[in-house]
Amino acid sequence: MGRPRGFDSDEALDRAMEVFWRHGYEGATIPNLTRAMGINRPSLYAAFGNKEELFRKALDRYAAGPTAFAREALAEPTARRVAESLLRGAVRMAADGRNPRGCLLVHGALACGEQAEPVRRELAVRREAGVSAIRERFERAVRENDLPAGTDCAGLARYVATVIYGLAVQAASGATGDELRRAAELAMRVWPG
Amino acid sequence: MGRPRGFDSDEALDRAMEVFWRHGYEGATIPNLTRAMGINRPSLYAAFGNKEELFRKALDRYAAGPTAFAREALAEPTARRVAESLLRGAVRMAADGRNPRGCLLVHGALACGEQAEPVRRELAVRREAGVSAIRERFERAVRENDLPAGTDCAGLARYVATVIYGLAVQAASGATGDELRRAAELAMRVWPG
DNA sequence: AAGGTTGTGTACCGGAGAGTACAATACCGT
DNA sequence: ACGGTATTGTACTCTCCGGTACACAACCTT
Repeated sequence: MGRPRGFDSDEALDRAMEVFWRHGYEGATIPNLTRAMGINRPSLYAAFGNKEELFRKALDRYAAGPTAFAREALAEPTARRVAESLLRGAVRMAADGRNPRGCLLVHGALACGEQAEPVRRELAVRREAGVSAIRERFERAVRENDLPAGTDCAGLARYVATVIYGLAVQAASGATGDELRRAAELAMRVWPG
Repeated sequence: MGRPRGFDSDEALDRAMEVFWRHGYEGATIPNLTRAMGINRPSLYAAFGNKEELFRKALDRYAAGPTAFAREALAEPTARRVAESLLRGAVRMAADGRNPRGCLLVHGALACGEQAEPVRRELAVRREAGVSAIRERFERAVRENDLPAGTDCAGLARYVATVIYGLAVQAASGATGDELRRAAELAMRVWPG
């Protein structure tokens, strides 16, 4: 009961995600957010708590939306195809004109003031979780004799993540989709075998 | 004539550089800066103009100091050694405990609010200048028959820069020096020949 | 139709940020 | 020693940020 909400919560969250993506956590102001979300201040606080909670919810939405390709990529049958899918997906997302350039996990708060420190740490944790997921997938590949025994799975996962996040930085510098694609293609030449 | 300055300008700039490096342009506050520089507000403005000018001067100092290795790397005799030196230098800098983690050109302002937009653009320009310098070095290598004719120098340069900046992100996530080193070593396996 | 409940709009608060006025201070040249 | 000059320290301004109080509006239940 009570007055019903005048906006769709998920749509508003998508808009918020985009603002954070484009301006980073600190660079995104509440007026920025409310304008993009089409709601006013008290509605934002009532629906999402505060700026930091809103950001975390936007992160979850980011994981479920623009970076859903990563989960699919990890399900590919071979390690090589996992890596290819990850890089291809990263390039496609970075080059997609509908999104802000780059990756929210990188642009959100690489460096920040004291206040945003919890957010920075959260992003670091999420990035590291990605590296771990890739490493575990490669370890499975070793067990399946898809990758040679003795492969440095941690190193390989770190390398793949390095290229992915590096591509996000390049996208932020204004590199074209084609340039990113060529760099990603080169990156795959590392592949053993 | 007049009262002499009570601090060394270059030393103060080094401290400012470190603060910007650690907290980014927006995250670094004037009180942060003055405290680290050991001077007070009006001295900062008198000596360096304003926050943005101070940042640009810190960038110049960054180019001359912590990233001086890049210039030396470009002077290596072969393209392969150029790439190796660049990656090795990037890892060494990122892992050096005396510095903040990562790279000022990346951490300074990947994404930001409206006010800092000129700074973000400046950083993007400087990063792209680095890519161009690497590309030109590789093009020279092709002319010298050091790299095979028809080599995609732009792609190769983009790739090397991608790895370097990706390493900066990894460092910000807390990756150890050893992890970075292994990733960089893998990255060199791309090398033709 | 009336009351309770929840969202909305305006207008506000405390605090922190960048930048500056002004008086006091320390040095130089004479 | 003394006056001119540039730096320093304190205290201030102005703006904008995140967050909230409070009155009003819209809906559901009975």
